[in-house]
Amino acid sequence: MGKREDHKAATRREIQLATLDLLETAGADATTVARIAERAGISERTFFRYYDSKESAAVPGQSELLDTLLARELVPGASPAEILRELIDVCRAQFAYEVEQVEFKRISRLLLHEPRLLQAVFRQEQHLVNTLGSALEERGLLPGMQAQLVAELIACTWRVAWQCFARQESAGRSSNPAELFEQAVQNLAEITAPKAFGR
Amino acid sequence: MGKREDHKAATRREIQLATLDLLETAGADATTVARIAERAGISERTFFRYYDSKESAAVPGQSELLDTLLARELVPGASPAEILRELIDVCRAQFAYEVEQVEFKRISRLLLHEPRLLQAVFRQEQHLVNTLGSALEERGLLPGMQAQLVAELIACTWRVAWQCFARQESAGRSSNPAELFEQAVQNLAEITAPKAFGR
DNA sequence: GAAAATACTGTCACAGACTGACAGATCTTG
DNA sequence: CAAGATCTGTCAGTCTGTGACAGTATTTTC
Repeated sequence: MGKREDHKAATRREIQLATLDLLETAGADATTVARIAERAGISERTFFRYYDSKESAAVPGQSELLDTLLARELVPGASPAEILRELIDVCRAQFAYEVEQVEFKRISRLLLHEPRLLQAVFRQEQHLVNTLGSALEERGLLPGMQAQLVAELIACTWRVAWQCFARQESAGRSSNPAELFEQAVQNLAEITAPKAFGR
Repeated sequence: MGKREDHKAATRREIQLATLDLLETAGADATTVARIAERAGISERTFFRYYDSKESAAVPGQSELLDTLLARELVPGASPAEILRELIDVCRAQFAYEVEQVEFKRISRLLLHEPRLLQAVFRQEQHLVNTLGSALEERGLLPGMQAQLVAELIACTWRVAWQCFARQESAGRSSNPAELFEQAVQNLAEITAPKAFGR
């Protein structure tokens, strides 16, 4: 409902775009909150009412992924492996979707060269891991450590797939995202295969 | 070579201790660089010649672990699983060692309640993962994605073990660190077991 | 449709994090 | 001990991030 919501969403978007533009054209050092605000047509003070730092204005939230993961109904009796498998399936779909978004490649390119931005992504991931881990535990699906581990493995797989994708993109080779994600999952299963790894 | 090195090491240590003291007694908000510097008997400017932020003055570096991991000789023909296993063994030993250090519990307690400090730890871990991943790839031990994945799994296991340890400590129950780490490794192998997880 | 409650924004003021430049003190080396 | 390298403090400055307040726009209520 309403004019207010629309305006907020528009401002939020303006800020994000202004930030990306500046990062690309002027570089990370020259991208100050003052210049972002100016370009977005708002005051510096208002910027901080939308984002708590310029880094978080540049990187996308992972709230969609998190919501999708939390929405997945899981049967109480399932083994950790089964739960991980289900959740990985959710990620696979989401990854293929997000990778096609307009801003995705722009942001990826920036992230590869700006450690400070990467930090903001990790902050998002930390939140996702914590929330998901706690949810798995509180719903009685998994005991503490396993819940934590499953959540970490989700984030881990996502990160590896993303990083490979971003690197290949920046090297010119464009690759099939779904296939890449699948490969990450396969490797994960192989590397930790009990016959060679466990005891 | 002598006096200068000693003095630097001493100052570095003083800063770290001053930071921990302040964090514990005054809380994170009241812990400013100015107060740390004052307590350590140095100028504010000098603080930044030792640490690049107050967060990194509080959290320990992971350079020891990284060095140990990099020093491990690995046979070129080994499978990813074997390599992971070898490196995990290194971690197991290091974990049992570090957990006994004097500052470890103090820092752990702080980390559980101060997200900003936790961020500094992740920065360290990111560095470890990157360096280790690159090393594994450059030495021709593993192809890119697998190298990355192995490095991530190392960090992931470490993090989970540490977090469980810290939580149990803060809840009063003191637990055997080696056993806890072992349990994390076991769970990792189990959760990703191909029979239930792979296809 | 006006008035009251609510939400958004800009201006101002400020504390804290960090950095470059320079000068003086301290250590190392031949 | 003298020359050179290294460390430190002072100063001055930019940038981030936040609280307080007043004015404006929107929604709600009657």
